[in-house]
Amino acid sequence: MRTGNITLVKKMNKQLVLKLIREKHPISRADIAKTTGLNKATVSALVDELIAEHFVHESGIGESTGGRRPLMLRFNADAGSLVGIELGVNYLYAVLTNLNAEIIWEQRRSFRPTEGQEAIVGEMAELIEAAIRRAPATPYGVMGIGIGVPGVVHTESGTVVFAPNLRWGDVALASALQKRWPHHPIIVENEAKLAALGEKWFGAGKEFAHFVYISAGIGIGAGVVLQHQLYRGVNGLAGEIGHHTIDLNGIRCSCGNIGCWEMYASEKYIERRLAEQGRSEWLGDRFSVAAMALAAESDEQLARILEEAGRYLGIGLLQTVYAYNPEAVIIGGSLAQAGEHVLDPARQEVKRRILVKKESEPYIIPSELKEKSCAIGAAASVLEAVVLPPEFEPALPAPQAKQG
Amino acid sequence: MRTGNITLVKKMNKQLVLKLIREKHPISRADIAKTTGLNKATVSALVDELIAEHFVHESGIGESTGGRRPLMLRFNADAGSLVGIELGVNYLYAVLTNLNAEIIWEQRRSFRPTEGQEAIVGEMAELIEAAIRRAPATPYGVMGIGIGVPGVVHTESGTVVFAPNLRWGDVALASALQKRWPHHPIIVENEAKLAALGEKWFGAGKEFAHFVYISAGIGIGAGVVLQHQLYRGVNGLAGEIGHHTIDLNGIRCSCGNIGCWEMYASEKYIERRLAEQGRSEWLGDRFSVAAMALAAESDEQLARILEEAGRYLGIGLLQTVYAYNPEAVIIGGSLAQAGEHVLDPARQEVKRRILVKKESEPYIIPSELKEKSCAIGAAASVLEAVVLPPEFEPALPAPQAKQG
DNA sequence: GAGAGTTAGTTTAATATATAAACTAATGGT
DNA sequence: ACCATTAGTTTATATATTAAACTAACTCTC
Repeated sequence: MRTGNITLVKKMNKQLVLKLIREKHPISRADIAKTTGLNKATVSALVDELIAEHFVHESGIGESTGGRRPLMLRFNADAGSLVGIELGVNYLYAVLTNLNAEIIWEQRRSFRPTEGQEAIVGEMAELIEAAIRRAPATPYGVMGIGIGVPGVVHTESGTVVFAPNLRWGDVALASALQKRWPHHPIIVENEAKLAALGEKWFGAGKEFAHFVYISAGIGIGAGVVLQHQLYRGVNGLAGEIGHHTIDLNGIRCSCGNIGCWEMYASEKYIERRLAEQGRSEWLGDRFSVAAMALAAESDEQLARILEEAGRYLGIGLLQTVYAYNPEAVIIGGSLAQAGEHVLDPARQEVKRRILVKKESEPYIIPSELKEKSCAIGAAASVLEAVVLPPEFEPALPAPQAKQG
Repeated sequence: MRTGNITLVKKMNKQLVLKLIREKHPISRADIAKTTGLNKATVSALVDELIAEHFVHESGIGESTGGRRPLMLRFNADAGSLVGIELGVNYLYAVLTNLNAEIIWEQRRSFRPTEGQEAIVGEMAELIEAAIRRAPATPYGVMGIGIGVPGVVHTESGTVVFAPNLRWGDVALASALQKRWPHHPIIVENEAKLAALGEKWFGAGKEFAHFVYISAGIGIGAGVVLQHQLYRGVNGLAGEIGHHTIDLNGIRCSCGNIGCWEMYASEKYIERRLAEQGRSEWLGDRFSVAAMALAAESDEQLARILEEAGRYLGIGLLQTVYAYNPEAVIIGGSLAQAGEHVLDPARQEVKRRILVKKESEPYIIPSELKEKSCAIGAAASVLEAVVLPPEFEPALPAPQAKQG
């Protein structure tokens, strides 16, 4: 039960000030007081503490607006480092970043999809080891390790509950790694959810309170951000909307169900259509949505396939609108490499089918962090867990009473 | 921007104490201190204020547990009254309740679906007038008026944006009524969303932090409660999941789209099947899901139709699980009158198709408030807006760091 | 049935924090 | 040179929670 007490108030205000500095720096104490409504004295006290904690530093003197010149404050992105790992179906991608998610070091490794679970965890540990070795000397050092996996995760225990494409079930990933790094916070989370966090903190989601990140690659996953917070549901299943049925009498999905969205708006669909149309030169090792998008400029058949996938994408996006009614939908994953070839038909399909007029249509925009969304999001999850918790976001607005 | 200050802390704690008393009464000051963690002195001070405000009263002396006997506290449901209105497609239903949603007075009126918008609003005003006249003498009197409408609503302005079955578009309902009752808060909200609020406060949703209320009647609407709060999305479109496409090549829906869920798991489906199978004796004025459910006990064909609708209901519920991953789904609306005839096949369908094992399956349970969900929810919306705002609910849990 | 121990609730003093107002510092404009 | 203005600090005050001491009322046991 969250009881209020005076230290809670201080925590809230300190977080508020730190977030404002991070977003609006360089900014003066006086500006912070004005925009937050906090008293100047309060702001000064909080800023002094943040400076002592190395999260903020004074960066020089700003321009006068008719009086004394302000001391400008900046977020200290070099207070510590973050490690982010993306576990793909056949690769590992690791980044080491500062607190602005600026990449200091990165490495990508492939593995055979047939490799065993222990071997993969071992390779992941090596990457983490390598990342930590590269970490620069900072006040806090490496503040934690975030790991994105393509499956359903139990975050409290850091367990991968079910990752069909890896053929993993109930793998206690965090525990395994925690043995080696007992003093580092380790976060294990679904790949799309972390990518959503990445876009929220450092990408296309910065401006939105409610948005959905769609990871359209081999399958479709989603990360749902509501009221500036990642929404997981009771078991972390929220956002598994790739398995929404869109065609009752359609194609069987690997999940056992029939007509799942991800059979129509993912790589799987494109591959199927390429095969059907005898375009096997694009299949296997040579499969690349990015290359297809280029070739589609002068290849009507390829353009058509991408457009179809885009239409199907739009049909599913409509459901996203009805379910979450977000301000924006951010499209990531390999399908996003096709750019407007899929985004434009998707937008048209939403516009054509939507129940109520324009204002309800979300912005449908491409990911900004591209193939780095997940790894950067993994790093961001550490930032959020350790430095900038979202717990004091204002609550959802209650049903409004109109009153005279 | 929500800045913390000392009065905020007090508000939070006072709300917490009031909510606890409401839920757990009779309860002593000492118990409140124990369960909330607040200091006994703090609790006493807050309770004294709540008593002075008539929201709480001492209800006598409890049993000793080995020492001084406690003074028991109770929520004072008679501090004021609430008016709740349900606007149906061809009827109006009004309730006057106390703060426990106990009905003091109620009235139901039918109108021709052809009646004009002004006439309907006029009838609604008459009902409100009648309700207010019946309100007992209480400290606060009638605390506000809640109105549920079958359509999309802009709550800030109290405008009905789009109500297809009423053929309303952009009706400034709150403003119209506000002229007559300038000093009463008036809340206009979607019918399913209010019903969800009703179940949350007084029905099957009491125990759940995350649940979805499904209103399956002529069409399908939903009210989504996440983290104890109604989720509306940016334009109040969140929960319009009746228009999720489940059959790409299916039947055209009144919304213009094809294969919407509500064409398969609502009255519309049952009527279509009855017609197809030549069972027109159940159509028109004699249509009644409740009566059909009774007859289905000895009529295989009717039982089959209900079962089919239940299966389709389940297919859509699966999407609800993937979208929101709630603890429970509460089924209301006329379809719920068929009870286990539809709920059981719906549960089976979810179980059969779901991606990950048991724990992710929500409870699928019938509404407790039945046909009163919406009107009671409308009353509850006033309670929530005026007396017990949800704004201090603890934030969603952030991605958890497992740490040594 | 008296006293010890226990639980309920109040009073009092201490503490933490935000705020308002007064103050110092620094600057631009006239 | 001086005044008005803006930035930031210091000081005094108000509000709320808390811990601890206290009063009240009860049960249990010998």
